[in-house]
Amino acid sequence: MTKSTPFPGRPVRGSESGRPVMALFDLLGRAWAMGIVWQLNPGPCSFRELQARCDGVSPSVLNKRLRELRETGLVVHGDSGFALTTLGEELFGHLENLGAWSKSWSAELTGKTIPD
Amino acid sequence: MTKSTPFPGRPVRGSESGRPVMALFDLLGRAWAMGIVWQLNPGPCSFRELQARCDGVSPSVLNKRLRELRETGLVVHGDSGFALTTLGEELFGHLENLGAWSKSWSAELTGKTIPD
DNA sequence: GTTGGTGCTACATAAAACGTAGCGCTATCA
DNA sequence: TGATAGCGCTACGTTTTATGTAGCACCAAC
Repeated sequence: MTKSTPFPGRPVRGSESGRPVMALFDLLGRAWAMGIVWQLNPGPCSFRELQARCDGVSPSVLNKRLRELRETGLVVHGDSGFALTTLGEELFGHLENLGAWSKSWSAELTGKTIPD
Repeated sequence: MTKSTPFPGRPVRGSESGRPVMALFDLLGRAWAMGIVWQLNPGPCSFRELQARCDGVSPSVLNKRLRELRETGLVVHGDSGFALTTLGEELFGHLENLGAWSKSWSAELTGKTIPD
């Protein structure tokens, strides 16, 4: 386990409590973390394909995020490439809700509908 | 509007699309963003009180996040201090779901129940 | 043995976060 | 009038994180 990977039961970014929700917020509150889960949902893919799905995110960041997501049981690296685990798919469900809500948020903010 | 504030319709961290969900992920994918919304839910409070609720987060980061959250319609600064808007409360609802899920995630990962 | 694909790693630069100190403002009360 | 306390920040030096580009080591196919 990498030292800096947020993990329930461990102190995380500023919060010593180790509360699961704080570990999750720290894990997801990093560049590209939610985006990677989002882009993995259509199906498993290779490192480079995932990089492309994520608008060319740099390999160093992608690699770091993937390691964290694997260490926290959300992503696996199997035969068909990187894929969401069952837990990862559960998380995606919540992100999907956020994605749906973001449309009304956007509409309320800008007064117009912005396409996906 | 601050230049670096993620906003639907604008290019954000790596994604030129401007899709609302990407703006939201960029907004929330920053240190303490979700934690601040979380800690504001119990009720409005002052800057310093919020800083305390957030385990002593540094004022520079807190100020930056609050500006972003205000610019994106999630937080207001009113008579009773900083507070969630209606939109902010909607967002909190989703974070609450994430918070609930984080317990099963944590249990699955560690094999034990970690208290809030 | 060269080509193409895999998952990365190295390195220099830029941006973000951290932690501490303290400023300018207002209200309160002596 | 001056002192105190609380407010929302801002400045600044240090550390951490992210960005962007190059390319390595490995493997399989041809």
